[in-house]
Amino acid sequence: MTDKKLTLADLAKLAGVSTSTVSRALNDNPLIKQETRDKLQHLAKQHNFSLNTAASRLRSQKTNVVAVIINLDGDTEQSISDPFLLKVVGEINLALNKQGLELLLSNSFMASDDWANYFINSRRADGIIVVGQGKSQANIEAAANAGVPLVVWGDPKTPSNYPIVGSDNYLGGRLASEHLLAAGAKNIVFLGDPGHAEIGERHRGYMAAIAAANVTPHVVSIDITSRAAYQAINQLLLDKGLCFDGIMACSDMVALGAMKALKERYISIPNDVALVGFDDIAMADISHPSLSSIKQNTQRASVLLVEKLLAQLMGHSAQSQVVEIELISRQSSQR
Amino acid sequence: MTDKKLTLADLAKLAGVSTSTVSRALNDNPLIKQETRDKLQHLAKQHNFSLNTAASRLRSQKTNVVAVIINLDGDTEQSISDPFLLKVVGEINLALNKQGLELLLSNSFMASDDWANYFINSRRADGIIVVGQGKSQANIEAAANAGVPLVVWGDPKTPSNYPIVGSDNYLGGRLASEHLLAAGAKNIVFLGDPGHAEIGERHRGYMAAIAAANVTPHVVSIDITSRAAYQAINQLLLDKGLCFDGIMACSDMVALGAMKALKERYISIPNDVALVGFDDIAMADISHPSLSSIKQNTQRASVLLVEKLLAQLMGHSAQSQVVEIELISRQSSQR
DNA sequence: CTGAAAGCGCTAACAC
DNA sequence: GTGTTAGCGCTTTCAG
Repeated sequence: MTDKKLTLADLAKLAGVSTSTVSRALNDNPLIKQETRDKLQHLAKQHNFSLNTAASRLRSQKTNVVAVIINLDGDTEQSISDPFLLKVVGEINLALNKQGLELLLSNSFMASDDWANYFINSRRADGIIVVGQGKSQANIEAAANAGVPLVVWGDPKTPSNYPIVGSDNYLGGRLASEHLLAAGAKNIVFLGDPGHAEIGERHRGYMAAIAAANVTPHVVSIDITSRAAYQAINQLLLDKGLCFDGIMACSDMVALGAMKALKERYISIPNDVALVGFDDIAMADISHPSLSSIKQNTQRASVLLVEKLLAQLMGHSAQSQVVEIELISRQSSQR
Repeated sequence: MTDKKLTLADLAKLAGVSTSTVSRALNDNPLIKQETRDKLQHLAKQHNFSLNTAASRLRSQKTNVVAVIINLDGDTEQSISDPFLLKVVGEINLALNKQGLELLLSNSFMASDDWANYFINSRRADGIIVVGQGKSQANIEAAANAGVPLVVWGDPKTPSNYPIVGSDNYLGGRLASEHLLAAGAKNIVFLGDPGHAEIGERHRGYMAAIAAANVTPHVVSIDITSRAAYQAINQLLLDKGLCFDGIMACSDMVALGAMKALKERYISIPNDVALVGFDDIAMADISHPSLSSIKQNTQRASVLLVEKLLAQLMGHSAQSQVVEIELISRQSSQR
């Protein structure tokens, strides 16, 4: 900061052209001759000039910023450090940048409840990406009803008037359960919280597979954290002994917590109990035995989320969309 | 969005006062009578009014936005999904929000190299928090030299003209190594990349402990990922057999990768090989055996980072600062 | 304690 | 192709 801040007008004077020409040139407006554009862009670089985004946003009424809200339930221990959610945020960041958009990070605890007002009305951002449906869609719906450009990572099958991108959770739950059945499991525990939108679908898939195989379902409802899973499986073993031979966990973190409880009691994985998780986080591959999982295509989903948001920003409408999933079979379910 | 956007002037007209009064009232300026303030704030809420941040930023020349840059080396596989880095970002987010600041998320790949120009000159943000020193401090130094308010999460002992907040990595490395020695290990491998600032300090601590115990150091330099650790330990075992009885890993992810290689070969942890990691991520507690680790106080560090940035924004200077660490002893090192 | 008025730096009609 | 000009909506002196 040796020299005081240049303005567009200063630059125009330096170049001997008008401010509009400089403005257009720096925004790569094809109205301006290529040669002039190059010259002015070079000059800007040389003088370390950068458009004042505040002024440009005020004038043009758009920000090129997208608010990303990590939507956690108030009553869960699932934290903002959940590896899967953060992986999604990372991918969204990449997808946004590729479109020249910036990412304003928020979470559902800090921003006030009125997202439309806080983010859009105040011109903080042009649109919103919500990561996670949580148990209540009230905030999301309110914002969508207020006409805010909005997309959600969640369960695409939830009826909604805003686009939801996410995995086929029902299919994922079914595939995971069928995989366990194919491995010979007969008493499969579903470990997770069916009250949560995405997990509810996984649970439905589980129930379908269980019913088709004519065996008895066994749902253990827990908060979706490793710790809760560890405690729940411990308790189950204490209360009823080894009354199951398979676990379909609603996430990898939950599966890993369950695995720990099993390993501590020398219950063999996969021989005594086979396990499948969900998300395919990095740890699934690194755990021992490695954890089978349903892999969600977060990268593709992020690109779709940004595309659909962009569509809305241009006044078009966009639909919910399912992204493919894949069963990754590893040691925890192979016997 | 039923009604068209209100402006401050509209609101002033509605209330029968001037725009300056409304502006002051909404910004809680004590010049305005409490009663008037309350009335106007209530009116704003009622009409769903929100100040246009673009206009207010343009006028006041400050944004209340802080850019957080995740600073990764170009040549590492350590990804933006690294659980530790993301945990730090989450904590910073909280700390910023508590001060009424917003978080613009970036990473070193997307933003151009000239941070001063891109973030500050353009008025995208008032200051920068860099998460991770990486191997090169060139970008950071350039920004700091340009007079940008800037703080860094990294190794506080690195000489610098900007404040660095981070753990006492030297002490952490030493404590971890001494802990392994106390557990009876005599051939301790250091697993990590000493070329990286923070890890270099951990390595120095390791070397000090090793020298004091009069045993031989053994450094295995790898990219700081689980996968690289898994492969390196596998290779080492293939080449030289079980030539070590302890591993001091530069991070928990690295430690977990190493653990997998050991477990696959039925090498007992901690009896054959004792292990200590670094970071104390959630998985350390959930792995089996649970992983001993050096816990970094990320929450305290985040608060300090924000404080020091704020100090700079107010024209004061700020110093680097060390936050305390703690050895968490778990099964992987207890014998 | 409140009001009047001058801009912050840029963009986009509208001219030429 | 390029220039002139009128604001975008707010904050902040300065006056009272």
